[in-house]
Amino acid sequence: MHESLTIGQLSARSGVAQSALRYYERLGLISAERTGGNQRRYARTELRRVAFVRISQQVGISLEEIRAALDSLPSSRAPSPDDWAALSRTWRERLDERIKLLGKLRDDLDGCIGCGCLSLQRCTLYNPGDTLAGEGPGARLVLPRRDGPVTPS
Amino acid sequence: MHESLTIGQLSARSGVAQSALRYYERLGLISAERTGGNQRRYARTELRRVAFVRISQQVGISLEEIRAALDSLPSSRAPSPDDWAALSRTWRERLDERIKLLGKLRDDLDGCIGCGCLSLQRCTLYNPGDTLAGEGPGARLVLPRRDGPVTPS
DNA sequence: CCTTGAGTTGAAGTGAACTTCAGGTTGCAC
DNA sequence: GTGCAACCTGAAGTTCACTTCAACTCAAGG
Repeated sequence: MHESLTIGQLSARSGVAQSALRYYERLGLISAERTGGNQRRYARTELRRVAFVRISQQVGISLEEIRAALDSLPSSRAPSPDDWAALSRTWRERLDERIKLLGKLRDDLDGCIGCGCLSLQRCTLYNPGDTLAGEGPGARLVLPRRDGPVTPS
Repeated sequence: MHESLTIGQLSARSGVAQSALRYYERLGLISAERTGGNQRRYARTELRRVAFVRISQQVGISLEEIRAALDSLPSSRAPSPDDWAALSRTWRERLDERIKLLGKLRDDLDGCIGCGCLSLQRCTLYNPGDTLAGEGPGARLVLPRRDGPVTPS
């Protein structure tokens, strides 16, 4: 019980639904050993991976990008705190960019509230050019969906 | 040519694809008169509505919520700048909240980079409780998708 | 009149991130 | 050894915000 976690335990501890965990596994974000009876047993280090995934999602990173980032972790040795720190640092920039963008939006919105214009031409508000374009459809919200540690059924 | 806009013109001026404009109409976000030959003719005021929609999306509001907001505009008289300003102000709070949340995420991320922990238990980072929970699946990214004034075909 | 570009429709497809479901298997406590 | 919660799988469904498609009509210039 100290060695590894069942999917139910990992779900409870991480607050991520079991179905999501299986989904993450299919995408190669996390992995698990199997028991003789084919049930998943997660190493405790997977908790950290799940945490990283959820945090990254809040930064606005897609699962595919997260997978790529996680792939850059050393696979030979167990990732050290420094490895995680380095990985997290790469999101820092994205987060800053996003915050700056929203700040600009707020300022512009204030300006527009002042004049009530909402003019597409004059406002810097509506300027599709300089956004860090989230490619294609399906880029996701910064906020996590609320699903909690549901153990359905 | 000064009275009303065709869908092509509205698309060009707003930077929103024609298909999206028709979609918005189905959702009740915008509306149009029709010519004898059943073609849409948009009043110039629709430009402002489209602007409001896109700006609101950047704030992270769903189309359904935007529709509800637009429905609160006076339908008898033409919406005044003040009406638009009031409407925009309601998003201000959301935007602030979102910015604050991301700021917190950044600070926490810095803290975690420091210690490399990414601990679900200790970090304030991973705290599903206090988010302004984007209900259900499908809440969307703050960033607009880049589609530009495409006039396909 | 004819062509051509712009417009129309409803239905179906897309992509991300999941969830749900049906039907079956495991693990553990009693 | 039996009962039952917890687990397994693949396939299909869901939501949002669109886009794409096919098949058609309209408007305007030559």
